[in-house]
Amino acid sequence: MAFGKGCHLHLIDGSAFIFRAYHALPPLTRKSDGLPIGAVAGFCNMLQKYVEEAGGDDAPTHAAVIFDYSGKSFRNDIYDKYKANRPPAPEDLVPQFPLTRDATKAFNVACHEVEGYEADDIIATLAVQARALGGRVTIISSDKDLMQLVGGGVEMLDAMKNRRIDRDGVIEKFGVPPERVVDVQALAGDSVDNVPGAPGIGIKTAALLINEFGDLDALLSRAEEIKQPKRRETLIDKADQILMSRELVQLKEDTPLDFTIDDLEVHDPDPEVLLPFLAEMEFRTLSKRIADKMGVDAPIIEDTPVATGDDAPAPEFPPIEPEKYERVRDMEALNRWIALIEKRGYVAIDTETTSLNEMLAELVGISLAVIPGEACYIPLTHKSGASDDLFGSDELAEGQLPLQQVLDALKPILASDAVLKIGQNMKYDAKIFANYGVEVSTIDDTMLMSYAMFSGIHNHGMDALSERYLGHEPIPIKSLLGTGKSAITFDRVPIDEAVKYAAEDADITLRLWHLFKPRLHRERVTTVYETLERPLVPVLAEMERNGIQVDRDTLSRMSNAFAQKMAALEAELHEMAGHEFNVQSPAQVGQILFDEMSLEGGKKTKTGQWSTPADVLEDLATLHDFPARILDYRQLQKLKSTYTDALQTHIDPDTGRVHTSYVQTGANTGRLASTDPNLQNIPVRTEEGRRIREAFVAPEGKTLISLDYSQIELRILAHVAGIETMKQAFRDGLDIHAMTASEMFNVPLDEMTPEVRRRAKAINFGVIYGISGFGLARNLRIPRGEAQAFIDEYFKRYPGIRAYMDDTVAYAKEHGHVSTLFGRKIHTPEIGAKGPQAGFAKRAAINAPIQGTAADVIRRAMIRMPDAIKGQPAKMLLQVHDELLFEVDEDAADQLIDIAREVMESAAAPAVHLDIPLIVDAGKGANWAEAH
DNA sequence: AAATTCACG
DNA sequence: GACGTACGTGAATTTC
Repeated sequence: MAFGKGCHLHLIDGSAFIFRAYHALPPLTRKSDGLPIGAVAGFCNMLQKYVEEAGGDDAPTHAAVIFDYSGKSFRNDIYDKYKANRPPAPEDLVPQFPLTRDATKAFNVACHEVEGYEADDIIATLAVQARALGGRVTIISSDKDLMQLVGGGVEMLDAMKNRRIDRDGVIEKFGVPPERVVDVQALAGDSVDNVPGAPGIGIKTAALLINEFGDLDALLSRAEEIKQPKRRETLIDKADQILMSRELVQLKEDTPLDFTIDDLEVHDPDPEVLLPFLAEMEFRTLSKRIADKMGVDAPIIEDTPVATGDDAPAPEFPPIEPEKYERVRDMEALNRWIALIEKRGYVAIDTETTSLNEMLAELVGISLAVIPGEACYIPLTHKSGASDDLFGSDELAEGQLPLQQVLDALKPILASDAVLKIGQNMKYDAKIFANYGVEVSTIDDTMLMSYAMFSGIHNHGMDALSERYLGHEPIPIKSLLGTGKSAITFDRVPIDEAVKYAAEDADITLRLWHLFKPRLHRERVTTVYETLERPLVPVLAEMERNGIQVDRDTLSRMSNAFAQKMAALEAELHEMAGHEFNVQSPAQVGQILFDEMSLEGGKKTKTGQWSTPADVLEDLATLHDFPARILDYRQLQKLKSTYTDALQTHIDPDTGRVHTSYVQTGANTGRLASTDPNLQNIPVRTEEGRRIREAFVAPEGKTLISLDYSQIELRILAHVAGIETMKQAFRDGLDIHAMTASEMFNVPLDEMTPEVRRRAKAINFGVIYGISGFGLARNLRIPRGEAQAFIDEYFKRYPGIRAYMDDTVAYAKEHGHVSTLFGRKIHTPEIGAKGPQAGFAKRAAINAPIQGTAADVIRRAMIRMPDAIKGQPAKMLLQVHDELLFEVDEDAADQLIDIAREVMESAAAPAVHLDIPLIVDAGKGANWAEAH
């Protein structure tokens, strides 16, 4: 088919794909010979995903992957330093460049490069040709240099963010339409590509000038008219340099091509070509997935034994075939399964229920798997009648074993230490069984294995793990339950459908376990999994089931009081504005502040709205009452909606208590997350907010105990960075912030002022986060230079800190991860990124070992706690990162404090010896406000 | 569903 | 003088 009207050309920026793939994946090597293939693997995955998703209405009729020609381009003739400061490609990436070309051809996608030109020039030439022929073009890239091509049927697609960039998108980025982009780039230059541009002029200023004068030529010829003397001089003096820069950024639209657009027509991949290539690369998962999609047999990839010998071969699994799973209808079948499980000693298990909230959930069915490909589902309480019948019958469907009979039969297995129960998020299933009085002992959890091995690389949900490691997309739960208001509960799902879905989950979990279990050792995280993850599951399950008593009346009274104050404030604010408006809308508040009242200092968000966060309003509050009242209103609104109102809805009707849910894989660093509701962010910093904690109470005769680690992160920093003065201060029990202030500002401790101490405290905290002059300046509201001077002084006083930071970043770059003192690995795939992400990645890498070590410490304390307080009339209720909250009989409170404090303070030992003491502060009271 | 804001350590 | 910044979370609300 000749390219023309109605055709759609996709142009993929090959280099972008390669680099993205290289940085996204760990440095994989081909097993048989050690050839680095991580980038090729990622490239193939992205290409496969692209081929899959490119279908539908918007499917391309023509497509090509365009590569840069390695070596110099015509731009080096214009300017010899063009791209001269680019570092060479990483050593292990170089051999992968030709392989990515091979991969593209193997997928039967056109693949082109032209000597002496860059990929962008070829893309530009093809885009212009395609546009002239009346077709549409999508450029798959996020490179801003390509934005000059947008418009007239040409769009860009940022595949990472899945965002289309059209003419408006370009204007948002450059402040000018696509046809003026080169003018702006010529002025602004590009430090990455070494395009000089006009010194002192960035994109913002450039756009301003171009918009004022129309285009670059007009600007240069009328440069005399520019008011700012510096700018005027630059533009006059550097005119030649600017024109040359334009030549550098202007893409060639007449690149000589030895092919035509018609040659780029889309073809399906040929399995005879693609699969052998994937086999040669030894991509097991991918070739399997693609073979499945194509309906052919996956190639057999021989396992090559590796010299080290600890690299167990990946197990071979039969295909996943949901229609083959068994439905258990009678005791004979169930007993057969039980016998098989006892013989094997392990079983993958999954429960289906009526709710994600374990406290309310009722058991609907249980699935089991012992051998990959063989799984069963035991339906228990499915209702009869069609699932689409709104008034579906409440009678039980036929052919189900009685719930209690099944539980009784499974109980010995579930409670037996001799049978390992394997689950994905077993805490959920264990809590469900606990609701029926059935204890689940000895578990393994594939979600936690993934977390221990891959934290920071990807998420750990079953669907994602299945796709990634088994190349299989599980049946979506939504396909059974639907979404939104019309969603049904699992007991209304027809049993035949439920069998496929539920048994598949158990089968997948079992397969993941077979893959992950041996790999834990290879990834050197067996100890992390065994000591910090697995034993925490029953502890968290118990805490969640304990819940904490919350007094509804207290919350309700507070809500009413807040509502009254808010109504009064709202009227006052409308009065001040001179008209009614939605006080809760940042957009409208911003408009009033910065447009109507013309206050200074406003910034826009990336969507072009005025930004009105609290720190901005706080600055404005010194000038005007309006922002001050907005702040008041917002605080009340937050307290009411998120806390006093919402918490009431979370009080369990049966227990009268609030049961949060902890997500063990919630934070990459090892911290927990708390959801539904989040009880880790109950207000405490303001007096008004802190009163909400008065609603968290101990029942009659009991008292709440709060124990929290004092300065744990700073102590860990002092330890890992080896700051002797700081460590000594902690040993001596000094005020650490005052001590820092004294060292830095040469003020004796007895002359310390609160202000000086406050600054030192901000720096101490800042260091933990990977401090910057900008961040500290904003926090302390001091000039940036002053903040930078403080930081410089700090580093001078504590050179170990700078060394720690540099070493940590270097380690992350070399290994792709950082570690806590207890061996937890936090992967840092973005550490090699360019641009602003680089800063984020570095700070995250600096912070992760500190935050993560503190998280590991409290986990160890929590894991030991149940044994330590056994026999005490006490329950552990909540964890808030460095705090544990208990409920205990009043007369046993002091004893509990002694026991729990000892466990917490000694939690690092014996695995790690810290050079500083861990100190725990304790409090008790009738409610959380008093105890804290 | 994304963006904005704000609660906590 | 251009760029973008403290680290880690979850939830409610508005806006698209």
